[in-house]
Amino acid sequence: MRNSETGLDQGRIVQAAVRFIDERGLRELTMRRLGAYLGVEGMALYRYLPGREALLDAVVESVVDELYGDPDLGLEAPGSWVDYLQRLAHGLRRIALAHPEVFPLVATRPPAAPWVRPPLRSLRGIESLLQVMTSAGFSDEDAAAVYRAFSSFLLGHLLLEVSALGVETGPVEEPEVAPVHDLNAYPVLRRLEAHLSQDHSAGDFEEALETLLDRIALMQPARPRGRGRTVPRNGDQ
Amino acid sequence: MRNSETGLDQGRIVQAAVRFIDERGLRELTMRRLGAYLGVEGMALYRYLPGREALLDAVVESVVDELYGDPDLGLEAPGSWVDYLQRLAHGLRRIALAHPEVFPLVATRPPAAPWVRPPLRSLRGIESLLQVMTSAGFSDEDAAAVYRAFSSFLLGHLLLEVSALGVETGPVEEPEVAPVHDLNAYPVLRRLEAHLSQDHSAGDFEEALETLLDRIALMQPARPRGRGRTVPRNGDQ
DNA sequence: GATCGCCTGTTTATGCGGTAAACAACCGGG
DNA sequence: CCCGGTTGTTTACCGCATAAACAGGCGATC
Repeated sequence: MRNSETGLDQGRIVQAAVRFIDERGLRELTMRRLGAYLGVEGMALYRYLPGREALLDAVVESVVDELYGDPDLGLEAPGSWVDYLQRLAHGLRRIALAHPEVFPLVATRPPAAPWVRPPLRSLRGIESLLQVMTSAGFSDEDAAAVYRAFSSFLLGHLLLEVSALGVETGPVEEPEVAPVHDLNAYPVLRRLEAHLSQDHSAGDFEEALETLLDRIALMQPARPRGRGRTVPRNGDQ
Repeated sequence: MRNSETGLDQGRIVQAAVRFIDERGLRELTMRRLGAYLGVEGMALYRYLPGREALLDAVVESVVDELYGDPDLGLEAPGSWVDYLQRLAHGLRRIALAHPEVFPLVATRPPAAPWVRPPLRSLRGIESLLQVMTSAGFSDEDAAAVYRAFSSFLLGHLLLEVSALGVETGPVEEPEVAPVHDLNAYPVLRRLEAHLSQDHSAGDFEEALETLLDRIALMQPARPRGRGRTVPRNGDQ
């Protein structure tokens, strides 16, 4: 088959969609435009995808899967659960920052397993986290609680960080005559403008992550010797 | 003016939009449909709003403002900062749960003050939080940090909780032949299904909130009336 | 090698959505 | 009684998602 360079193909389309969103923003993405972006006629995409929604789902999945496809991350052979969660958090953060326009979709799209609460996509990811936690000696209940706490932590931080990013890079297309917003009505806000506009995301993220990990460590019953948090750093493998 | 019962009016429209979204979901909201919902002809809405985006902005603002309009909440006369943050968190949670379909908009819409990082809407809310924290003796920097931590906490928790809600209430319109998703490929997930699908949101929220508040309390240098290093180092300004 | 059917992308067509512009009905004041 | 303005309606346009009919080419079969 001559798919090597010329032909379409679901993977190619989804990849193009991700690049398209990264470059021109989610709201610019249109079946026709994505078609044009691929040198093809819009309707052609329907040969490979049932519709726009499916495309977006595939985009989310593709982006999330960057996590597990990346061998550098070593998610497949984590040292300890702390190590695992740290890699996971940093990995997802890297992805979120790499695709700020895509990331909100992850939080918005209806989940693959509706009964999982909180429902995120990527069953693979959930499975793997639960696997790691229970193997580390956490009870089923605690593992589920960790999943919940961890997802909500990541979602909150990354969504906010990404939304700030989107503002920096900015809607290029909006001149916005009056962003002056009557700041004088909000004195404290104005006084703290300098502090508030400063970007602490990386540090804040790190700190909150550490706090969460400490909190998780507290629930561990101490099954496989003390390999919980007390061990300062490094991973054994 | 006979606006009392018959006529349109921006407030009426926005309120209707909120109810509409609550009842039929965000994706169902259309200018024409909202018009019909109001017994009017779609285009009529443009007399009161510049366009759809503006409508959504107004919807977000309206919903967030429920917080500050509610005297029961006592946000205007809080006891202590802890008290304030608790009321704020619970109030926002109540709103989020009351309008699960609207809430994601709050997180998604471009912010009113782009330079505030993380950027939420409702300058009034930000101002008020900062006001409370600095009055309680927190440094400007710490107040800003509290704002950041608090927003990200709320955003994460509430988005997830609300998204779970949306799933329960469920897309009524989707038969979805095969939600069976090859669960057998994910053994741990399957084993923990019971734990994961259990709804711990209220408890989790409470617990995480308490943890956050404790963490914030740690950074407080001194009580407002107490002396000591209320001004640790500062300098500029 | 000629024929046939499928795989791929294209064309055409439908209905809906946002929104601009022209329009009509109604109102209260001269 | 007329008149300009306010409010809602009609008409119109264009872009979108998507269904359906279509065309060209390629590989398999005879």
